[in-house]
Amino acid sequence: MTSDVGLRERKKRATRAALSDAAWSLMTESGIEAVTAEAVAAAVDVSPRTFRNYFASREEAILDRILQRVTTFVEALRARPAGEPVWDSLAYVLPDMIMEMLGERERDAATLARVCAENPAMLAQQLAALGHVERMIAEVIAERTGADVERDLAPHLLAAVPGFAMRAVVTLWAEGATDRPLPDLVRMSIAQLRDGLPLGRAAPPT
Amino acid sequence: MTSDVGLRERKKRATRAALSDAAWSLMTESGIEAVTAEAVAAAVDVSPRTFRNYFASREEAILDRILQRVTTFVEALRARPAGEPVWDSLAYVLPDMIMEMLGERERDAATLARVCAENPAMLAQQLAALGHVERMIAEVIAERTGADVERDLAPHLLAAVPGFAMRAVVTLWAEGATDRPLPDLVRMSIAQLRDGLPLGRAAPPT
DNA sequence: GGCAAAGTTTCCAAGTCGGAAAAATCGTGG
DNA sequence: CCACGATTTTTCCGACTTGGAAACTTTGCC
Repeated sequence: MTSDVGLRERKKRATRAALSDAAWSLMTESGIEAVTAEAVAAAVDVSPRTFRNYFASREEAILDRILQRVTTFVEALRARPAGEPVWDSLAYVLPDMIMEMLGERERDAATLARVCAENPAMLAQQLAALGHVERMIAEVIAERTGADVERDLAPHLLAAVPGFAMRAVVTLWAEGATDRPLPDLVRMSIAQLRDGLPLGRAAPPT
Repeated sequence: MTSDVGLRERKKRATRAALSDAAWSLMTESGIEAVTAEAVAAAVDVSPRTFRNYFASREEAILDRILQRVTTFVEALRARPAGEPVWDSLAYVLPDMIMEMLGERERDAATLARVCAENPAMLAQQLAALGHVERMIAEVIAERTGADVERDLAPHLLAAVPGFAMRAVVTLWAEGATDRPLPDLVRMSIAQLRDGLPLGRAAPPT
C-alpha cells in the first residue's frame, strides 16, 4: 500500500500525521488555546511555517488525523461484496466508522463534543470534515449502484445517513441526557433510519 | 412583534441587519476578499470595531441575515395546525425555507455554493449555521410531538431532513449537472425522503 | 556526482483580533 | 425637560495570525 510511494511522499505523510497527532494531544491536554503553530511545530520539531504549509488552521490540524482514519472505512465500504444491497453495506460499516470519526475512544468523543460545543470554529471544521466524508461515501455508493454521482440524488441521500446518525446521536449523548453507551446509540439510530423515518409520531423514548 | 422593544434594541437589530446585508453585497459584487471589517463598516457608516462587536468573522456576517430569515420559517413550522403530522408540516414549510437559506434568488444560491466550494471557512460557517437551524427545528418538532428533545432521537433525525435535502440538492445543482430549476429539485428530494430512503438500488436518473 | 523538482526554513509586511477607556446614545425617574 | 445610570459605539493600540518571497535543504533520477 505504501510501496508505490517514495521517501519524499512518506516523509510528507509522516510529518502531516505527526503534526495532527500533536495538535490533538495539545488540545486534549491543554485546551484548544494551546494549539498554536508554535506549540505544535515545536512538538514535532519543525518550523511554525511548515505547520502552516500543511494546515490552514488549528482546527483543520486537529481533525486531520481522524479524517484520514475515516477514509479507511470508506475504503471498507468500497470493498463490500458486489451484490450486497447498499443499505446492508452501510449498516455493516457505519458503527465502526462513526466511532472512528468520534475518536478512538469514547473519551475522545466527549472531548471533541465539548470543544465543539464551546468553540464555533471547531464545530464548523468538524461539520466541514463530515461533508467531505459524505462526498466520498456518495461516490462509493454511486459506483456500487451504477448511479451517476453527478446527476442522481439517491447516492447523496444515502451518503448523508452516517453524518445524519452521528450528529443526532452525539448531540444527545454529549448533553449527557442518556447513559447508554455510545455504540448502542449509533446502532439504534441506524436501525431507526433503516426502518424508515418516524412519520409524525415521536419514537418511543430512549 | 417589534412593539415590545425599545429604540435601542431596534437600532441594534438594524445595525446588525445592515452590516450583514452589506457583507453579502460586498461578497457577491467583489468576492469574499473584499469583505473586510473596514469595507463593511464603511458601507454602513460605523466603525470597524463595531463590525467586530457584532460578528466574529466575515463569514458569520455574510450568513447572519439569511440565518435570521430562516428563523422566520422555523416559527412558521411551529405555527402549523396542532394535529398535523410532523412530516406533513415539514413538507409544507421546507421548500420555502430551503430556498430562503440559499438566498432570495437562485442567483444567490449559485453564488453561495461557488464561494463555499472554494472557501473552506465559508463552507464551515454555512454548515455551522445549518446545524443551528436543525437544533431549532428539533426543538419545535419535539414540542409538537410531545417528545423530549434532550432524550429522544426522533426529533433530531427528522430535523436533519431539511439540511439533508438541501445539501444533497445544492451539491447536484451547483455542479451544473442538472438543468432543472432548484425548487423542483428540493421538492423531489423531499418526496424521495418521504417515500423512504432508496434501499440499495439507485433511484431513476434525473 | 550533478541537476531539477519539491519541501523546509527564515524573514517580514499586511491583516486580524479583541481589551481598555473615552465618547455618544438611550431609558427612566424625578 | 433634565440628569443620571446603563448600554453601545468609537478610538487607540499591542498581540497575534497569515501567507508571500527567497534562501536553503532534501529527494528523485540520470
